[in-house]
Amino acid sequence: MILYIIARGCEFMKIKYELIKKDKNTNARYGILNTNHGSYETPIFMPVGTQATVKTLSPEELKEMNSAVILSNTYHLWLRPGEDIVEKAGGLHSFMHYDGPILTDSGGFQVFSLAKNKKKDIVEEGVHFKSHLDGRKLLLTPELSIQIQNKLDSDIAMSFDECPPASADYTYLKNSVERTLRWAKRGKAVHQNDNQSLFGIVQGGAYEDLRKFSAIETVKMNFDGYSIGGVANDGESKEDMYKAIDYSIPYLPSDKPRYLMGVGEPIDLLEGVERGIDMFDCVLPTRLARHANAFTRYGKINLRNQKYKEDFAPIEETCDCYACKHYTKAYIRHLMVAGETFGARLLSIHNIRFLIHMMEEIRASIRENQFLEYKNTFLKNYKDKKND
RNA sequence: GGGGAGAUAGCGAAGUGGCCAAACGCGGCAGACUGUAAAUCUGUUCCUUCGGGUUCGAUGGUUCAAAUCCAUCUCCCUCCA
Repeated sequence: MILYIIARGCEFMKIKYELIKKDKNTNARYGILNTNHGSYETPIFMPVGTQATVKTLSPEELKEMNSAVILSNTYHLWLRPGEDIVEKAGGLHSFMHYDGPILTDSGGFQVFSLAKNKKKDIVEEGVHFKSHLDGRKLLLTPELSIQIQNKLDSDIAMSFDECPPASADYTYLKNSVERTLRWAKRGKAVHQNDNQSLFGIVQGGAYEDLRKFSAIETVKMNFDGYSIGGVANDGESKEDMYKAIDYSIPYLPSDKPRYLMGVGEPIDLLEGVERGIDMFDCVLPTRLARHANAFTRYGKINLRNQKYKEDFAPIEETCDCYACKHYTKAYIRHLMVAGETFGARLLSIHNIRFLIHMMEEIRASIRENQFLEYKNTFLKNYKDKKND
């Protein structure tokens, strides 16, 4: 059963999280996230639309999948088309014709992946790096990131944090965490948009004391929500990801949403929810789609594989998505092999709907104190090499 | 009828005596992908019981050694009549 919450208009200026129910056996929690663009149940999965579009999909299609919040990106929109263009268009919602909530990432992840091998480019002021579009030298600072997000007018903005490499040692991480705290403070100081919420980001790798310190200090700044970052973007192990969550969650207030950044493998969604996460985002469903992979209850499948050549059944008989209602594996395989965009669209629809449907089931299970049963049943069916 | 050019792995195409089981591209097969520099990247692609075996239009020859040189044949393209 899906509980639909009617949007409450514009009475909210910032987002507001209501904790409705906490699971008896785990830290999993069910709540409502009230935004200026509607109210939504959590835990939630947020599809990624980096360049003001969830690749290959229209806003109407996202709605049909019961998608709520989507992500967009400060870095990309800053470089192209430029935040002033988006502002002139009336903000990101108007520009991209999406009337649901939008969260913008700060650009931290992009900038650090561009500056990855040059630590000297990360300075107190911000990060020096080269544009991936034309190579020109740029400087992104905590203030600039927030100012750009103000203009984009997303519902939720993210603080500009440092995404340290997975190989970073304790000393590096300690300095990095402290710098991220200073950056969070600087960004918050220039945040001007009363209709936009601002999240702080907890860092600290897989070190308990660093996560604790980062969480406590970030919470002191009183953000509208808290993210756990640095867990899934540089080859970090799952163990470290789970540790990072476990070490952070105890210090985050229960009346604010908790967002685990960049995580979207079904198994990780379950592990995250169990530990008390409310929000997830990930490029995986759309990227895997473009690479011909589909999520199923039994694990990922690669639709390019020859064995689907004459498979005239849908990806999943039980799936309610547009792709599964109307198309066969053989047809989608043909489209992917032929390089037709429609194949990537159908798989994106399926994969996003798969994760959103999974979150619907997770929410229902939490409400019924059945989360662990749900998780165990799911894992029993879902075969993943990385989980064996 | 006369002149010229050519035949290489599924396809296209390098290679013109040994380092060639044969570059490269395409196609095929598989893998990776977690706050999207990603409709991308990686591996593999004659057979094999992994020792080896059989290949470069066909046959015969030269040589220690031939996809590479010689002879004949077959097929294909092209120009002139």
